[in-house]
Amino acid sequence: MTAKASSENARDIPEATVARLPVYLRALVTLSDAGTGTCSSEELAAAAGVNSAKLRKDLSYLGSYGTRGVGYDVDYLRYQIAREIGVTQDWPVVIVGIGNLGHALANYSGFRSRGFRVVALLDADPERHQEVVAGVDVRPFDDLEQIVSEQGVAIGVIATPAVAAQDVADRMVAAGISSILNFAPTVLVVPDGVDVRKVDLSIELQILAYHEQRKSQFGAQGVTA
Amino acid sequence: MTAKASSENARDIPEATVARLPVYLRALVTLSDAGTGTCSSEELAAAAGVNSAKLRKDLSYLGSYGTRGVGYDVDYLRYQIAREIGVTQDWPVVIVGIGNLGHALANYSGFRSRGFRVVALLDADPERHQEVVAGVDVRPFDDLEQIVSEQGVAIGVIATPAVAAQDVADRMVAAGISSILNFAPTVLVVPDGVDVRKVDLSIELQILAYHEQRKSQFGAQGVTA
DNA sequence: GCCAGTTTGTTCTCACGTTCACAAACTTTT
DNA sequence: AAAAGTTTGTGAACGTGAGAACAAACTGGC
Ligand SMILES: NC(=O)c1ccc[n+]([C@@H]2O[C@H](COP(=O)([O-])OP(=O)(O)OC[C@H]3O[C@@H](n4cnc5c(N)ncnc54)[C@H](O)[C@@H]3O)[C@@H](O)[C@H]2O)c1
Ligand SMILES: NC(=O)c1ccc[n+]([C@@H]2O[C@H](COP(=O)([O-])OP(=O)(O)OC[C@H]3O[C@@H](n4cnc5c(N)ncnc54)[C@H](O)[C@@H]3O)[C@@H](O)[C@H]2O)c1
Repeated sequence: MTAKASSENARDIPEATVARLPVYLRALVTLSDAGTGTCSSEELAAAAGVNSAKLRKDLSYLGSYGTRGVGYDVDYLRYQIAREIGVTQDWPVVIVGIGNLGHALANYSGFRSRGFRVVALLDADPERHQEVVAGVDVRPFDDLEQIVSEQGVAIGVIATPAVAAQDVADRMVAAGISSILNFAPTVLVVPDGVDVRKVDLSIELQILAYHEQRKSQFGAQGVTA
Repeated sequence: MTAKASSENARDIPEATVARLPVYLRALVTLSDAGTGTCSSEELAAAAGVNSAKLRKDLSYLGSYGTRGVGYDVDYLRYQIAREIGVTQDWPVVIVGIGNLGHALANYSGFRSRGFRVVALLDADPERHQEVVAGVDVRPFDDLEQIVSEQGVAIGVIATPAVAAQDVADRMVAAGISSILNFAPTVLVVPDGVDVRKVDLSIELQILAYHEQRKSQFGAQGVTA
């Protein structure tokens, strides 16, 4: 959706593959926790919910980390994917807009275990500044620049109302943030070199509604294919 | 991601287009609220953050709703897209798992204005059953079947921990739900004819991290293309 | 050491999605 | 009424992605 392909990178991985690597990583963590030492592409593909040929092709972009006739070493592959994604160390993250959604995000423990550390919670509303969420103080939005430069933050999350989102994004970019995850239902305009990904619940539901509507047409025939 | 293409439908719209229609709809609502009566494909494309050729091709799958030399009537096109998506009437929705995230979702007002109505909040934990969130009672998970059949619910949202998600999905499907929005970080297995869409925050962040890592390599060159 | 069985890595083909470019269809000006 | 200017809808070219199929590379039994 974002991520302009740069010109001449050593191995550059297709965007569709990049989007699946985290799914494989999650599946490998589950397998590892279950004590599985080795798995075939078929098993891992089933755990990740994809076709095994697609999985093998995806992994081939990273290198040859499997053994023919045997499969993949779970922990070794897990490390290689984590390294490729860049989550062998934690990324500092700031969340802006500590309302309903911001609270849920701040309280989410899955962050930490997957390579991210929430270093700051920012909100424009002074009434929120007394609060501590999941052990982190809610601070004034104006502290953004200081926090970003002091902590070397590259990733920002926007959970403010839609009207504020573009302003927040502009300030983030000016402060040095170059990757943004946007929950506000609005299109963000950012300079080249800055990546934006959006999560829009309403859009997801509307896509489901579209297909649901089609199912109910044509009697009970539905989607059988 | 889901949505197997059925065999022989009158006009069936490419999946990539379906995913963008809600974005166009959102942009049209904004334009309409701002009092704009007519807009060109160029303007609408800018508001939606896409290429204008892509927009025109997407709209052409719905029919010929524009006028050459003039553009599109904002309210007319808005209605046509809403009708195509199926959000001219409200869809009843149940949310299962009223924890951190479930609370945020239940409190989200954007639902209502975009074609959805939260008719029930369900949780397995008896301690939650006294609670009222956004005017809706939190009820026992076992009420699922009754609510689904009484209210004709087709869409369910899963916001439980990952370990419970597959069980919840199975119960939903058995109860008659055929579209699921899953926030739990796990792969759901469902029968044909049931659509699943997933929202995974950690995956989104990991995709950003991958690109971020690449930017910091190669000195200050970065993604300039 | 050889043979049978297993599983990866990769090639090839087809389907899908994006973008360009332009004729067709409209409005406005002269 | 014709010419000039806009803007849509779409055909055609290009690029990316998915999946089948298979040779290459390994293991284990004999
Ligand atoms: N709640 C959900 O489940 C949900 C679902 C989908 C999308 N969203 C979107 O996520 C965003 C947040 O939703 P919410 O329900 O948490 O809203 P909210 O109103 O509860 O919280 C918004 C917070 O942002 C703060 N804020 C406002 N302007 C700001 C600014 N300029 N700088 C910093 N902080 C600012 C407010 O003080 C408030 O605390 C909205 O855009 C909403 O559309 C929410
Ligand atoms: N909080 C976030 O911002 C966030 C972000 C990304 C993903 N998620 C995912 O969303 C899910 C919910 O997260 P959360 O932070 O709200 O968790 P939570 O623990 O706060 O809430 C989970 C709720 O589900 C209920 N529940 C458990 N088992 C159930 C069952 N079988 N049937 C019905 N209800 C059941 C629990 O009683 C609890 O109320 C998790 O899978 C999490 O990984 C959350």
